[in-house]
Amino acid sequence: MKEAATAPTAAPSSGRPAAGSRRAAILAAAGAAFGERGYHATSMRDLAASLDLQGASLYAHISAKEELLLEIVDAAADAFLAVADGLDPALAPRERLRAMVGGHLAVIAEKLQSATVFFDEWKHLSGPARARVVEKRDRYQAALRAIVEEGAATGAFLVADAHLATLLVLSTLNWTYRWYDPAGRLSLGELTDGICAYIEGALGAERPQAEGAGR
Amino acid sequence: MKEAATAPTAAPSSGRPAAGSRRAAILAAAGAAFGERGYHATSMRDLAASLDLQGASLYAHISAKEELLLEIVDAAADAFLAVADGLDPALAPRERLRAMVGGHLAVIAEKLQSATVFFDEWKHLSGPARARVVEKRDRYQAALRAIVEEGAATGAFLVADAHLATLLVLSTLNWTYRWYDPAGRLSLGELTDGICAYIEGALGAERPQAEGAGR
DNA sequence: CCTACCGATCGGTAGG
DNA sequence: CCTACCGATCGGTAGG
Repeated sequence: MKEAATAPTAAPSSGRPAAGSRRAAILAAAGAAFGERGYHATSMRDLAASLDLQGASLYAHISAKEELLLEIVDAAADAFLAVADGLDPALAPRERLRAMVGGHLAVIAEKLQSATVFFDEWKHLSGPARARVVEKRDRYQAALRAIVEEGAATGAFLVADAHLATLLVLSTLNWTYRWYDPAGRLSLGELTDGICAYIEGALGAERPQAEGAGR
Repeated sequence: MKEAATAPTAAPSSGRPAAGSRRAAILAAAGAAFGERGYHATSMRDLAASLDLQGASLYAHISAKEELLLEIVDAAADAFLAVADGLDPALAPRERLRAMVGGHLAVIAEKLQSATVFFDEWKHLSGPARARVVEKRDRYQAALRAIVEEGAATGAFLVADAHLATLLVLSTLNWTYRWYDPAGRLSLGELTDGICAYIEGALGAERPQAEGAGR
């Protein structure tokens, strides 16, 4: 999701930043700090200092530290869910899987810090906030499972246990945030192709050879 | 009756717990607490309370909170390394991979809390302790990579990029601590078989069919 | 292993 | 967005 393009027209030189822009900056700084050092290892004063503010000044824009965590985690959960919800149901399982893998990796690559907070810090959310996030994660998993099961039913995939296969595909995908490096040897596209090939092999999808039947 | 009954009489040395047993109990409680709530979210008083002690009493057995974290993380790292070091170099790549996968999953299953702390809390170690753990993790990765590369060389595996394949196998394995349930539907053995099949497929190992050459 | 206590720091509020 | 400040809690020490 793009930021409201900081228009080169008017406004900026008048000094007054856009309404929510300070808040957005706080969220961005929190995402970076929580992702790198962890939620509880980041104090509100640490966070404020990274924005050249006093600790107490943050509370002009937010109401509590956990509010920051919740917004970061929730936005990441929504980004993943948007991938699942955007799948074309008309596609065959293999192509739908490929779209989901590509979308998943794109979220991790483009929102690496938020994704890290999502995966590692969600457990520090309390009560209802946490439950809501778990529910979104479960919906995402269900979407992947539907693909795996359809592929198993049509013979596109050879899986003995769709539930286990789903967990393993998620495992393959989820851990990538721990080693993905935007400046790495492989581009995101190359990485995505390699991961798709790995997962398709794991699911027993026939290797892309010249098979007679077309689609 | 048992708790405050610190016998006013001279305590019989027969009732005295073994030298390091209190320390071991503290480590076990720390592993559980750090794994469930996280290192920084667990206070020394929380930890002490779970052992029916006062916070300050812990320091009769340890010198600092981080010492607990280091010992837990280091022991888990050593458990993983023991798997890599225990591999029979005479085995073929596929069998060596199978042994490593089985050993990896056994560590996670048998030391689930320690493994969780290892994966999620190691980043809170400072300086040299952290560097030592990273080095062990890298040695483990190198051991897996050697298997993948040998398999690629002999044709046992069909992988285009051994480094990427290594990272993906590790991803598949590492995330399991997030969903492994000792009371789950599948036994550890069934899980291991399923994960081996998944990874072998992913690496393009020929499916176990009746091929001429036997063993 | 306890009581008593330390300085530091935490998240957050009051009031401009 | 600042200064000033709050009560709570932190990791850890002293001394028995």
